Amino acid sequence: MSKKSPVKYVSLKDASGRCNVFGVVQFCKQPVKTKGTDYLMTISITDQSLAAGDKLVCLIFHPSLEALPRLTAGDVIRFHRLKIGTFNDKPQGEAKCTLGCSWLVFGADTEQLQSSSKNFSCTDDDRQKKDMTSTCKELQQLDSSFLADVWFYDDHFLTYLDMKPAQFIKLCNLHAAISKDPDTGQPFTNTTVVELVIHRGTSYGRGIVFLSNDSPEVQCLKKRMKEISGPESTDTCIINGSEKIQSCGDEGCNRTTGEIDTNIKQTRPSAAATRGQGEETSENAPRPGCSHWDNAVSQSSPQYASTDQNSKIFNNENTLKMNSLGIDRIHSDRVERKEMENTTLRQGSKRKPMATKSDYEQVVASGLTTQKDSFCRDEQESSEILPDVIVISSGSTDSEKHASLNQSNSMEVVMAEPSLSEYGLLDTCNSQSLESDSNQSLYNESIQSCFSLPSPGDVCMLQTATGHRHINRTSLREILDYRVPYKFRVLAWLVDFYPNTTDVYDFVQELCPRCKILKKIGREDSEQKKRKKDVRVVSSVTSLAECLGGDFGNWNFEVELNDREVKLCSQCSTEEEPVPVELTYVLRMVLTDSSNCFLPVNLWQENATKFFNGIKPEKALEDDKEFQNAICTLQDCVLLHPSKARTDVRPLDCCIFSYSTPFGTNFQLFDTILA
DNA sequence: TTAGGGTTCG
Repeated sequence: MSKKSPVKYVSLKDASGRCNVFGVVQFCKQPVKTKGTDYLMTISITDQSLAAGDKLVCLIFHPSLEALPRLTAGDVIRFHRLKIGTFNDKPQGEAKCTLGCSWLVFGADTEQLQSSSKNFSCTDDDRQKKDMTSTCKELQQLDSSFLADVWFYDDHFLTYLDMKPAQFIKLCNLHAAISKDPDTGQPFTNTTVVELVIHRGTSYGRGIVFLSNDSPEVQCLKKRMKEISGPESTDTCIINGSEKIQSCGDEGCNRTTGEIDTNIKQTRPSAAATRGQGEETSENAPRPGCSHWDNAVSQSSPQYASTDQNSKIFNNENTLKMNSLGIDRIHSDRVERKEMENTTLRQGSKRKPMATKSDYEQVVASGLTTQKDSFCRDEQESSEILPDVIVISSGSTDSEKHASLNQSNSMEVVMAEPSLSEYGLLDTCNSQSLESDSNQSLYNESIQSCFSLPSPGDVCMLQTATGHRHINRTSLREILDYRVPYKFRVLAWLVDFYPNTTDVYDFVQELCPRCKILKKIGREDSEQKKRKKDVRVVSSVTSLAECLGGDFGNWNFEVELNDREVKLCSQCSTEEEPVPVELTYVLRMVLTDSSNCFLPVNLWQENATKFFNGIKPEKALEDDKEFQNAICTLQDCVLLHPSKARTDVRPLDCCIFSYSTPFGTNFQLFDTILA
């Protein structure tokens, strides 16, 4: 009797005609009764030969429902004599016992095999199974080495609010896609970011399901996690693949709430993206699921996500409150990267002296138009705060900076960390009520809550940074320590803003784009201009000189340009080149976050217009209805208002860039919209 | 024969 030749298997990539294959079950649909004689089960399988996400769809037919395999994702299935056809120009497997096809299932969680026939061989298949399951495991390990953010939209956000730390959930129809640059529509070139999204609605079974700890799915998941993590899994958890933190034992954890571990090791680039490399153990640090996890991760030093070409990272933010993983900052390509000469800001907040109460009041009150002279200090005072900062846009040339200096168009920026009591006096408009006993407890509560991590409900932001969702957030404290210039994304609360009025004329000023002179405009001036009839009509800026002929005596001459009044800068305009001034919003905000820092940020020109939902200052002056709505929204975001419960105030998801000036570092908001 | 992992895109 001749020995049976071994069964030859082909990879799924090479599967064609009738062949024998192994595959890891990726998806399986419940069997359905066809209009014909059979039941149909649709599955997709994959193996190492296929790229991530690729699969072979297989249809398993059988007249008996019970005779179909019971599959779950992760099982390994072996097909003999699988017929490979095509459907929609894609290969498709067809398994019909009537055509001689047979299948054998190796369950991921059971040693018991399922087979379409009573007589089946398994000797060689065992090795194949081993290979397959190890491949499957490898894939699982790859995925498990990251903590990933998940974005919940619309109705799913309400479900998200009910989530509790350490709760097991099932995300149905989670959409994974490579994030694309909203400007170009193309994937980011420096860093490939996968975003995980539960889109709105419930089509395709989309949703979040809460699982009980003793449910079979959770038991299975725990078992898999244990397998993947190895024998250490009982007392360690993997953070970003580079850190292992000793468990606090969850239920048996003896750490007290609020106890903060600051020893979590900071890992510089590449390590964060290198799985299983350079593990660091932090004694006593909690693990996810423990009530102390949030505090611990919020206070830990950041890791830096790899920005190597083609490296793959998952975005980590506050969505699941595990934002310890990485800071991936946007490098400013508009501003030359250089170290700041004046290192006051970068010396770290601990080395900076506290600001005084009056300092801080003036930070808020000074505004962008504060003249240098009006806020000068003697030498002793100056040594305790940062020097004056002149407002220069990042695109300014040296000569422009010089011109700006000569115009004394300076402003005051104080980078400070006031104590709580000092902080309490920030709200100058409500100083009386702040001092009252009835409001004190609420006020103190607000103070305390602003130094803790946001609760899930709080991370729903009314304001959102646009187009930079893939950028991990940075704390304000870290911003102060980082080199200049740089861009950051932050989650912060609005402490106050200036001007603290609702009058659009307080927000809009004339700005010369050349010398950066800002000039307030009065309501009366504006109305007078409207009535002014003695204007000349020209068609473009370049034709202004021509229009004006030899009359250069008054460069503040106002002309009408495309039905709009134009005013020329008297300092910068020349015969050859008139420089019209432009209208801009000018405002300043003071932000704070859980890192216990306060950061004044400025806003003007296009960034300010964008912030106000694209309402141009010209339009706001004409009809300020929309602008008033925006200001109301802004007022609603002010953190420290005694009349507000903490939950009323939403943080701002905003983008900030830093830049050097001759006197220090300044910050501006960009790509942030007041929603 | 039957029916057929594809869609959401903030």
